[in-house]
Amino acid sequence: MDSPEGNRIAAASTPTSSPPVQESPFFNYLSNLSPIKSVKGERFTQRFSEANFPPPPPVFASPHIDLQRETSFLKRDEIVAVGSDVYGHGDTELNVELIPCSEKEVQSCSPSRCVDEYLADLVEEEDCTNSADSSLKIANDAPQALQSGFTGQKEIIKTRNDAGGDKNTESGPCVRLTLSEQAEEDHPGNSLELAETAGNQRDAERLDEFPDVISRKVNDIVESDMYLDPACGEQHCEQIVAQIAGGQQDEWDCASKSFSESLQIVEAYEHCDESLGPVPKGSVEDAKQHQRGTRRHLQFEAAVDFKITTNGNSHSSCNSTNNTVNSRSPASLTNLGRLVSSDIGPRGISSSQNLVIYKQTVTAQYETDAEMVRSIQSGGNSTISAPIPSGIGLHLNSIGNAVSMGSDVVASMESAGNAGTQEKSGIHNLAKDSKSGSNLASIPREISTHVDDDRLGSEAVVVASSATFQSTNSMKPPSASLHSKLIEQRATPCAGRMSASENADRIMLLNQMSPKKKRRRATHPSESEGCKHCNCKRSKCLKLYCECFAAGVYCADSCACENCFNKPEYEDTVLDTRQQIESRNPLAFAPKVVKRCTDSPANIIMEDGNRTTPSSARHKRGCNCKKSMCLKKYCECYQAKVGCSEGCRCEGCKNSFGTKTEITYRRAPRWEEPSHDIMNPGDVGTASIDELKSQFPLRRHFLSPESVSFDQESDCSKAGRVDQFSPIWEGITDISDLTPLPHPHSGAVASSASPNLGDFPEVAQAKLHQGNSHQSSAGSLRWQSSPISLVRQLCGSTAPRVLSSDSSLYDIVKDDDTPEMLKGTSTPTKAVKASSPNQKRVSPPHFQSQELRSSSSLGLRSGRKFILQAVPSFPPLTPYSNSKDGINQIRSDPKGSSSDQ
DNA sequence: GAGTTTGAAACT
DNA sequence: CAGTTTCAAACTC
Repeated sequence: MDSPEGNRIAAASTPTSSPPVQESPFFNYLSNLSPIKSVKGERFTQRFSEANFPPPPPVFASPHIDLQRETSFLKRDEIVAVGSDVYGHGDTELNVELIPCSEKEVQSCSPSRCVDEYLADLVEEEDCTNSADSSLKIANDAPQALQSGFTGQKEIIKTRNDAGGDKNTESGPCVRLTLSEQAEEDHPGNSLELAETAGNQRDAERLDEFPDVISRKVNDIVESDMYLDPACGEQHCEQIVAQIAGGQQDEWDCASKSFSESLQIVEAYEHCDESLGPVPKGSVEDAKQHQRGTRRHLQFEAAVDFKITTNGNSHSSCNSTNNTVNSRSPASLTNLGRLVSSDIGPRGISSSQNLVIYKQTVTAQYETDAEMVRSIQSGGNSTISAPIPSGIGLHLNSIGNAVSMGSDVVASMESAGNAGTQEKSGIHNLAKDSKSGSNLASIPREISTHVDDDRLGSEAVVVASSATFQSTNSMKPPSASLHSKLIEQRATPCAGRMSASENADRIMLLNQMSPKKKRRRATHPSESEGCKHCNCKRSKCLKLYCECFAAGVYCADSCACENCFNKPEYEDTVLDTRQQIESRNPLAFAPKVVKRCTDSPANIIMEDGNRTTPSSARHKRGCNCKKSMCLKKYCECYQAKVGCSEGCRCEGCKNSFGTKTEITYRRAPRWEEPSHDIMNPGDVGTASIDELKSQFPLRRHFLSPESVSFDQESDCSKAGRVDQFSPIWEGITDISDLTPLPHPHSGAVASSASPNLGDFPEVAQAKLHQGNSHQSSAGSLRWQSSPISLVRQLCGSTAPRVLSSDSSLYDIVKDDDTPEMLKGTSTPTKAVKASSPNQKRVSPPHFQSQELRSSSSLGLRSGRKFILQAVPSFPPLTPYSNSKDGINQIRSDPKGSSSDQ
């Protein structure tokens, strides 16, 4: 501990900042320890040191960490300036109290990283590529500085120090405290790792002196293996990252030593470890990685998507490998450099990026993901991904967290939630960072100003922080009740996760936030995307009555709900509830409307040519309208802009998008054929042909990740027969359309899905390597994520964990019905029950169950296999239901899987 | 903005 | 499985 701190301090002092530190004995000691301190290394070291300092409860999980990371980055600058002072725990605490805002910023920032981490983790689990990505990410963080030049890093550090000097007194310390606390809580073990890394950091410091060397290494790694061979690249990346990070951290963190940094470092390690494999860390890291992996899987979806989009957008060069790769290692050389810089000297660069992101998000809150990506690109790198987490804030995220750590997820969730509150602080931090880091400083300021100016700004910030719209949800400024809730939460175990400072910050933020924003959805574009702006009064937003909850998204500030528990803070509750609901109806969270391939015959059929705009889509269960004649939004079909189908039990249907009679006629014949192809008649049994058809098509879609995300049509064309309903597919498209998630980033949102997506893209990319799986980006939605997960599974990668988060993937699967099959591969009945809320549709899963089961090993027979794979994946993720088993159990239990079995 | 209508979700 | 209740969105005024 001491040594690291000392190193940090020394580094900080050496570089520029923290003259006081130099004077301090610590400084001397540190200087002795590490003559050369690179900013890069500092981070990690500091983090570690921080972790070491307070060994609080390991409650927190990645989310906080992520936030912290970013914050730590920001803080680093500050910390650097603060230097030795930071070490004083009491000081840090005080600071924290003083400046809760920083935490917010941190959180906001963290999300991106979290996303990255998640991605990395997921990747690791799934594939080496993931690790590579993570490494890349890390690299991205650091590389920028490296590429820019050591000078650049140093400059950044200096700037940070300078800025930090200003900031340190204010937010820096506070942030540190929170971060450190969280880090400690979340990663007690990490502290050790951090300590180890700190040693590396020292080495890294040397690297600082030789930034060129580092940059070269990074580039080499990236070029050589990172992209191509994730596995190989992972280790290298890890090492490199560790070195770089260590060096940077030394410089950066030495001064700061903030706990937050330690957290960040931990995260970085995690990333590195996950992706690359923890160099210094031991089994602990592995365990963490696993957990994180699960978590990340959840968040992954969003993160991955986000990353993918970002990477793809940001880095044409990086694109070469794959989107997934890019996400991980955006890294074309330049990208790598960026990444490295970000990782190594994340604060500077990352902060800048984050700032940029925030700005964009704030200004263009809802601007497309592409914008986000751009901003990220412009800003820097993956770190920007932070916003994604917000999206991740979705239940899916929570799920992932729950699975992995629960705490981590919660932390992320909280962070997301906090982000809202923290927005300002986060912004400030960002601004600070930006100052230190780059030109971006002005940007952050702008953001902060925006935020300050408007509460909306806070919201926007939240959104931005979340990057995903969902994030906004999580962030949603709770009403007064919410504030109270938050407070309560703090008191609650979840609160334990969060540092007191964070809680306070949250509270403050919440207070700041307008409690009720609105009722109707979509006041903000982001809302439309992710947040549904529910207005629940009695359901606590823990029932399907709540649109947000049903969509797998955390309620946002914009929501006018009361006694809302659909918040990151209550991840556990949300997850539990979700599981319960899913147990009752596996498809409960599946998209209600599945798009059909427009091209597909079904679509054609559906439409009379009139309104079938989405002709291809249909409602999973079908509506049950009695009085609205399916001409009002009361009708889910109409609301989804899809024609009624056989599954509908509506009376007097006049759905302008297609009446069920028409649809049924047309569809039935066509579907039958496809259904036969795909399914076993027996399986189909209960399910209507249409249903089955719809389900299968989706599966197919899943097969090709790309198709999943975007190629509905292609899929349809492929599925052709099936197309009508490939629920999955539809779900995806629908989700994008219907759900708020549409934005790629939102993938985060879809938190639930996002993680999956992340996984998926990675997997797909890595394995399939398709390279781009922007789809995932496109699929930012949670649901998409699920498809992604499916894809992953298909790829053979592990999907399960992600799914466990279940919500997204699980839902998707459900939608398809295939999931049920998959889940219950053994228990189609379950699927049926679950799927058939209306009683009409659900059975489909049965038919495939056999195939799926058999195919599960494979991959695929088209979609089915994928589905099966995907199904299992879900269970693992969800803490409650153990991956496969859990899902199966859930499904079977509620639905009496016994029927089949 | 308040009240009513509607249909899904939840419950029995 | 069916019926009822609860709930929140959609709608109307």
